[in-house]
This record gives sequence, structure tokens and C-alpha cells, in this order.
Amino acid sequence: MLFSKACIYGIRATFYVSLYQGKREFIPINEISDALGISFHFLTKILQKLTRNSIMISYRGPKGGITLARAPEDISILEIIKAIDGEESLNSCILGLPGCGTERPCPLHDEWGPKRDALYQIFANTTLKNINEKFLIENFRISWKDNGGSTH
Amino acid sequence: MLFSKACIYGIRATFYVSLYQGKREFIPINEISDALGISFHFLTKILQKLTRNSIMISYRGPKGGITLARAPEDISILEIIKAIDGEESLNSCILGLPGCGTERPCPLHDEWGPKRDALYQIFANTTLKNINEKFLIENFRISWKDNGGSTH
DNA sequence: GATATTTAAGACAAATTTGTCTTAAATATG
DNA sequence: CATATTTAAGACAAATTTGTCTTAAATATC
Ligand code: SF4
Ligand code: SF4
Repeated sequence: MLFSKACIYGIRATFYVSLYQGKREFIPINEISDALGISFHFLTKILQKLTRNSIMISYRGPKGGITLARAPEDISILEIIKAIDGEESLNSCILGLPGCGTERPCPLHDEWGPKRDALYQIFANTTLKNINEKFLIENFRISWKDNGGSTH
Repeated sequence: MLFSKACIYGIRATFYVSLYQGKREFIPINEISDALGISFHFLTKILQKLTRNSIMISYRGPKGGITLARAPEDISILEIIKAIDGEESLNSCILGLPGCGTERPCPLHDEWGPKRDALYQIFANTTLKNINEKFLIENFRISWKDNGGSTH
């Protein structure tokens, strides 16, 4: 698993929220946790990392909830990942051989390095606006809750 | 982290052993754990997964230790990963959105799918022989022990 | 102001991963 | 056969991640 469960939940929740951007004000967390089948309190703690990192804004009380802090085109997947799993999760190597790097590559570096960089660029360049467009264009109906896993 | 620590340790240990292939009989695990700076007993348990999966052969007693079960060109990195972290670690998606897949892609699938497949192929196609050649050709001197992390 | 709704915060518990230790079994050597 | 070496196996502990619960604070509505 490249990302922690917390990170995946955070990404899913952000996708969910971003679908309502411009249509509703604040989305209550319990609605999200219900839709995604995630523990409400666990999700709350995850989302707090996003509000602390100015990715989301939260509002308490009736009609409260969370919403994006910025325009969807200004929020990348990478930001979410960094806010939840930290900087290292994508910078560090899959093998993590110590003391290595470009000037002292391990036997896999030539192959892995470019792949890792490409992966990083995907997350850096994909914004929530891109995601929303994909959702709309492809008329995507995701089953947010776990239901047997992905088929590849 | 794509792989568990156990998996990374297993890969490092296998690299270490394969460097002596054809030169020494069995490599004692305590030598490996010393060289790699890993707990001896923890490494022993990890390596047992490799012996159970016919990747390594172990031998008890003086002059005992472990060695590769097959020729280096017949052992891929992928096998090691599967033996330790299981099949799913590379088949499952980084995001793990449920119920999705090629026929029901999430907004990242078009980008992530090919990357994941390419990654899979690297590990499937890279054998210990490839690794050894790299080590020799590049006259690689790895510092097996952690010493501050990779520089990228 | 009273009440219901909703996030914030933190204590706590469960599960998983990582790491340690002890004992047993196998084997080479003298 | 006695001894030292080395893996096997499994109990146990520590650390981390995941998940639950309780209380407090903010806010809309009546
Ligand atoms: S040399 Fe590169 S591929 Fe190899 S372990 Fe280090 S960062 Fe990873
Ligand atoms: S559709 Fe593809 S990329 Fe998206 S979550 Fe599923 S497997 Fe992953």
C-alpha cells in the first residue's frame, strides 16, 4: 500500500466534497462518512488535517460541515497526500535502500527513479477540477463504499 | 510506503545473499542481519517466508545458513515481494476506490493504470541476475545499513 | 435564552506491524 | 557422544495505525 488508509479516506472524502463545489455550502462530515462507509470520528480527525493545511474550511453548528478552502483548480491530489501522509510518502523510495540516490544508485534506481517521478507528477498535476471534469464527462457513478474491491 | 519493512528487509537480504551466489555455500543469517543492521530474529522470520516459497534454501548447524534455491536468473524481485507482502500489494490500486476498475474507472485510472502496470513489469522482469550484473558493472558499493536515508 | 446540530480535541481501545526473547531441532566437528 | 553453531517456531512486547467514545465549543433556529 502506497498510502495509508487515512490518506485514501481523505482523498475519497475530498472527491466527494468537490463534487458539490458551487452547489452546496458546507457538507456535514456525517453525510460523507455515511456515503463512504467510514467511521465518522476517524474521518473527522483525518479531515482536520486538511483544514489545518488550508485545503478545507470547516464550520460548526447547524448547516455546518466542510468545504474546499480554494477553487478546485488550485487543489492538487499531491497536497492532500502531503497533508495526511506527509512529505516523505512520495519522495522516499519503494525499496528505501539507505544512503543511495542518483549519485549512488542501487540496481533498480535507473528503472524506478523515472517511474516514481512520473507518479509524483500525476499527483502534482491532477487537480480537483480535473477530477470533477472526469466525473462529469464520463458520467461516473462510483460506489463509494467498499463492495468487494477493485477489478483491474 | 509501497512495501512493508519486512518486504524491504527481505529484498535487501536477498540482494546480499545473491552477491555470494557461486562463491560461498550457505550464508548465516546473523552475518546478514549484522551487515544490514536488522534484528536477527526478525530477519529470520522474514527469510522463513522465502524458504517456504522455494526462493531460498536453509540449512541448520555449523556452516549452515541460507542460499538461493534457484539460479539468480530464475528469481524475480516480484517473487520476493509476493512471498512477503502477498499478491495484493502490487495488484491493488494506490487509491483503492472500491468497486472500480477498467470498466468503471475512477478519474485517476487512465493515468495510474499504465504506471502501475509498468511498475509491476519492472519487478516481474528484474531478476537477481540482473541485479548482480548491475552491482558488478557499476562497481556498486552499497551501504547496507541505514545512514540517513536516500538522496534523490 | 434553550435546544439541536455540528466540528474540535483528546482519551481510549483494537488491530496490525515490528521487534525481542526463549526453547527446540538439526548438523558439523572433535 | 559432547559441544558449539545455526535455523525453526512460537510466545511475548513495543510501536504504529486504525477505530471508538466522550466531552467541549461554536452556531443556527426557535
Ligand atoms: S538507489 Fe534509487 S531505487 Fe535504489 S533504493 Fe535508492 S532511491 Fe530506491
Ligand atoms: S479506477 Fe483504477 S485508479 Fe481508480 S481507484 Fe480503481 S483501480 Fe485505482
